Order: sequence, then structure tokens, then C-alpha cells
Amino acid sequence: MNHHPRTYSRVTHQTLALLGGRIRLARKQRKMSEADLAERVGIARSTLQAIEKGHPTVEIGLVFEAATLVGVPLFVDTPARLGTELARVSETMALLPRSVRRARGDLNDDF
Amino acid sequence: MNHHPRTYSRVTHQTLALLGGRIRLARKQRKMSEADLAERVGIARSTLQAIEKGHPTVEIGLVFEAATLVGVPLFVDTPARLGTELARVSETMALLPRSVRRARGDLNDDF
DNA sequence: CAAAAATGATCGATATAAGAGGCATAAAGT
DNA sequence: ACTTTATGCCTCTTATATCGATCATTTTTG
Repeated sequence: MNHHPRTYSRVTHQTLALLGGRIRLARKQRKMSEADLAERVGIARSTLQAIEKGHPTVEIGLVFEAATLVGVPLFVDTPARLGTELARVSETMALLPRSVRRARGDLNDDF
Repeated sequence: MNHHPRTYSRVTHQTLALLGGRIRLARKQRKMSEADLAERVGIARSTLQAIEKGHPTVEIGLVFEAATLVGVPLFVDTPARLGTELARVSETMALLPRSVRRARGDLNDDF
């Protein structure tokens, strides 16, 4: 019964919340109800609520389906130049002292 | 017993495959084995394999954790967010020691 | 305003993802 | 060459995410 509760990094939580919020916003802009979108994705309304709240435990495929159905870009397809620059940035970020990264708010657990 | 098999759009499949591939690549670049990364994320090796294969049914939190642990940047989609993020980055860059910025090539001799 | 629709929240049942392990093959290292 | 180490791919079991329903608010609309 007592399995360790899973922990997620701050980055994960932030990203999930951002993505869920985007989906919710895009859905409303398209004037769809939760029931509307849930039906189109083929999931229960309660599941869509979990998605829009950014719960870490929902299946990634369901999240991506909802996102694409309301037109939220999933990127990953960024231009090469942007991709390499972001990679460079994240590499460099690892060099920052923990105190600085904490101040930035993007300290994800270890290193 | 006879629940409909779930279907996913091509975009979802492509994005998942791309993301999984990037995680796999980044893991190898860091010379980590599947067992290494799986242990750090706190998941079974079989689950990590599912992630790197881009299976739609894995929990999104686990995928994002794996991605961040190996430094795969998660979606920075819209130009607006990109702008603010880059601004934040350049601010933070000013905090870097000169030695690091020189290594990055950001330091153009003078000052 | 009242009626209708949308949302937030909870819950039991059950389909299923994740874990743990095993085994064979492939790479890497010595 | 041999010996680790890593990977691919199974099965079985267990933990749990999803469903579908219900109810209370909140928001919209007529």
C-alpha cells in the first residue's frame, strides 16, 4: 500500500501547467465545452479536466490529441537554429550556481 | 474485454516518436544506459523503452521527467513565450562568470 | 429574472499501464 | 578470443488511470 509517492521536477510541473492552460484557452476560443472536446478526443470529461489541470499521470497520447484538436502547437518541430540555440542555453544553464538557478526558479532537482 | 482500441492522429504519433528519439539520443550523448536513466527517473527500464519508442500510453509526467533529466528542451512554442524566455536567458547570462562566457564564445574581446 | 448549460469535484468499477524479472542477442571493453 | 554491459522483447502481477455517473456551483443565455 505504501509505495513511494512519485515526485516531479519543477520544470515538469510548469510545463504541464502551461500546456494544460494552453489547451483550455484554445478550447474556449473555439467555443467548445469540456464535453465537446472530450467527446472528440474520445475520453471522459473528467480526464480532460485532468489534462487541462496539468496532472502528470495522464497518458501523453491523450494530451497530445487534445492539444492538436484545438490547434495548440506541440513544437518539437522547431527550426533547427532555434533548437541548437536552446540546447546551447540549457547546457550553459547547467553551469550556473545553484543559488542563481534557484533565483530564476528553474532548479530541477539535481544538477 | 472489448473496449475500442484507441486511435491517435498522425501528428501525435510523429511528435511522440520525435520526442522519444531525442530523449534516446540525448541519453546516449551523456553516455547513460537505459538502466541508468530509468533509475534516475525512478521508473522501470521497460517503461523507459516505451518512452523512447514514443508509445502514446505512458504517463506524460514520466516522459517530461526523462526529457528534462537528459536536457531535452520541452516545447517553447509561440514567439511570445520564446521572446520572454530568451530575455530571461540573456539576463541570466549576465550572471555567468567571464570564463564561462568566453567558452561559449559570447565574449567578443572588448570588455 | 428563470432556465439551460458549463464547470468543478467526487466516487466505485474495471481496463490497463507500470513494475519486476527473465532470457537471448548485440555491443563494448579487456 | 572472452567477459561485461547494454539492449530488445517477453510474461505475470500489481498499482492505478480512465470511465461514467452523480451532485453542487457557477456561468451563460433567453
